[in-house]
Amino acid sequence: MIVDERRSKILRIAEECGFVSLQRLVAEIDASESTIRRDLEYLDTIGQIQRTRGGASFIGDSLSDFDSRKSRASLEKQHIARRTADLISSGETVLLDGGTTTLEVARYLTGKSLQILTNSLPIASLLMNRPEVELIFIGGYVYPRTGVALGEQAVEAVRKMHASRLVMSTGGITAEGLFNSNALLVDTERQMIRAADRVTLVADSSKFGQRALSILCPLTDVHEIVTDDGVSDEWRSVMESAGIHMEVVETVAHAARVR
Amino acid sequence: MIVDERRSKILRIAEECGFVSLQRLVAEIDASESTIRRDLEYLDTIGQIQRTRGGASFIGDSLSDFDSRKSRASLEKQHIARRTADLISSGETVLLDGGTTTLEVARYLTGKSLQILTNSLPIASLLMNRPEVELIFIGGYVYPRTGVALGEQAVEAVRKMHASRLVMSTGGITAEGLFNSNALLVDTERQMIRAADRVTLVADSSKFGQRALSILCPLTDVHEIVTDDGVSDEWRSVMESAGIHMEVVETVAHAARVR
DNA sequence: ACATATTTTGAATGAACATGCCACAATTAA
DNA sequence: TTAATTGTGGCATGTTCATTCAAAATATGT
Repeated sequence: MIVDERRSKILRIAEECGFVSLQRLVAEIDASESTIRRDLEYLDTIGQIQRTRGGASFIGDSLSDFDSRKSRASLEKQHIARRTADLISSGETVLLDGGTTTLEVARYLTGKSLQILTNSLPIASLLMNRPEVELIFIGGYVYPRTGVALGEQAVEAVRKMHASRLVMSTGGITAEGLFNSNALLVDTERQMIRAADRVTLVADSSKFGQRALSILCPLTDVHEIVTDDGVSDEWRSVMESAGIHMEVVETVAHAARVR
Repeated sequence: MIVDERRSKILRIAEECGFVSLQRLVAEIDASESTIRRDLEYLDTIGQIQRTRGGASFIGDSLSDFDSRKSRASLEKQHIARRTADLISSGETVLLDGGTTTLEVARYLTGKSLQILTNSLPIASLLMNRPEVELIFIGGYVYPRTGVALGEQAVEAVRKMHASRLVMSTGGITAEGLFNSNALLVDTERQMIRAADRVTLVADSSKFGQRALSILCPLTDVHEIVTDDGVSDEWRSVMESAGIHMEVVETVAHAARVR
């Protein structure tokens, strides 16, 4: 067998699971153990694989890694996030609330020079290394799991801030207004609403009609809602009659086009 | 089974709940108890878990894959960090400065119920999911790359805080005091020193004799220094005559024992 | 085509490493 | 205290590794 042919075969096998044992390669390839060893050594020096005892692990975007990266947020949330990011233009000062959807928004904010204010640790970690964004973190008591800073300190910090836009998420929306389950969270978000000129709500269609423990704000505080096309026409007209601009992204069409 | 495969399996299991008993690992993995013990010992030396009696707790980063886990911070820093963590007892309120060594300290703070105040995004992200620590983040302008919050907001936030201990790093130490290169950083750290009852400095031995742009504080502000045994006797006596307790960890002996 | 270098390959060797087992020390619980 | 659990170190055994060497394949020069 040709040398390169054998080596690319090794790479193919290694790529499958991200790791191969030397024994498996010997079994699958018609060459002696010594030869495979030498091949592995070579592939290691040119950086294609990483040699380990008893085998080698594949370097680069292996399939399993790629899959796990893809499955982060639901498709709707990603579409909503992308549209929301499109609404934001360079030079803005954006207040970013915590939440999975807002985190997605942060992902899509590439290439725009922005000033970002946030109380979400995951968002801050994500934007930390982007030179084009000036990041200001809102400190406070960090709520476990979600990683958002809340409490009096956070409220105080927000009080001294001003932003051109707030991108926030919510627990539920009804005609009465927005809801959220956590009292501390509500306090912080209320202050955020006061600090921003324009309030953009990101919420997938399942949130409409949902209530939660504490009411956050009336609908009149919200300027626009970005949601997916699962939202009913009734809710749409309720929102629009409250003076809210509805930005609806098509998820089914998008999904069909992607596959 | 291949060595690395088994070890990464152990890490996966450990990561799930933050802690695994040795017995559970023996039950779930097809290897003898001795082997698992040795694996735990290895994973402990590379700083991914912390060995405890009857099991181990996970202290690595959740994101990285096994190969990149092998090389993290230098061994000296890990030893310094471990010793520093040992100095901290349950119930304390600890102010944690930014920096690679302090990040390592945070990793080793397992099982202690603490209140942690920090301005470092990496540290906060690490401690976010630890239910036993109450985390308070110090907000402000997030300095790129390092991910520490600085500026007037940070200084203001620290001014209102009080901690039983500050664990801080530095750019350099001479008889004149501590140095750091960044003016913003110095402002924040000065305020941190004021806010804490006891100042613990973590610094590997290469920092002694180093100067940097701005002086941070005199030696009298520091209560104890944790460093490695590369520090010369001269520096040691200089520090001790300034009333500083020197905590010196042995790195060479440790390293020799591992190999 | 032939003889001669060069490279590649496969097998063999001892060293290094990993493993499982056991005895015994240390620690914890009763 | 005793009993039970967990940790430590030694040792025999099996694997894996790096090195070496000769045979085979390939390339090169005449």
